[in-house]
Amino acid sequence: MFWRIFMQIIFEKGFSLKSTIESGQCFRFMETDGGYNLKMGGRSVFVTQTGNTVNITGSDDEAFFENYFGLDLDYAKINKILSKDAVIARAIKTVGGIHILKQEIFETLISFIISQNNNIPRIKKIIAALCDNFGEGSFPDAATLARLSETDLSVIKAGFRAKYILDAARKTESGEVDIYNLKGMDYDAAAAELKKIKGVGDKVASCVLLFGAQFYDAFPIDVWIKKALAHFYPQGIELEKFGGYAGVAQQYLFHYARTIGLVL
DNA sequence: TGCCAGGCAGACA
DNA sequence: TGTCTGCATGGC
Repeated sequence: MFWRIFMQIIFEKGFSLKSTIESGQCFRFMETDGGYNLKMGGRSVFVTQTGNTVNITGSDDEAFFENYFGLDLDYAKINKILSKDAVIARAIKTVGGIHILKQEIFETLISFIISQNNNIPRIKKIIAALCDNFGEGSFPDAATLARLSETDLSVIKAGFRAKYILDAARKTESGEVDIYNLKGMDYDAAAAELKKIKGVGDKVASCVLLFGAQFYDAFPIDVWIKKALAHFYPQGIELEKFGGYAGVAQQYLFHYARTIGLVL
């Protein structure tokens, strides 16, 4: 006989665990057995969705997951604002239910450094190797990575990004870059702080601020968003109309463009 | 087999 | 200030 830690969290109508996890904002969930596996804090967590309920096996830390999945935000209200835009309304109809996850800031920083000029399956592979080799399955901390050399890191096959990972870890560990107080800064100051790190430019900084520091007005522009903007908004897009949630609109645009296989 | 990927740094005009 | 090119590696 065994006992499993188990809990359930009720979401608003329309929430989609699948859209949230598979929309390219996080890279450590592994799809398996009708749900998703995630290793965190040395523990394996299994997440599924039934109706409006998310079932979590392997953790009883309700407060953590309510925060992680952004339950403090009124997404029904946000989607209503975003749906005033016809393209985003269509995206919500097609791949609806996306929440912006509140991810740990150092993990988000390293993940999006790895994402540059890369594809999602390979990003996941590199991050999994990073966790397996240096974090006992969980995401390694800055102090651990700061001690490594490029040769040490070569096992994860991050390529030219290895030196960027080390620079980020070392500047985080030394305090030269204060990634833990970004929320107290305005957007430009926070982005400038992140861009002190080699390998962090406008796009990576905006992803880190959106997915790791709750700057919901951040609007990362990558190749897919460029395609989507050229296709759907040839006259240009007014981000102000999204009422401070342009980042949520961006995530819909990104996931929608990929889902329909948008080509130019 | 070749193009491309949730970009960026460095060189150059 | 803006444009161009090389970068490691592997998915498709």
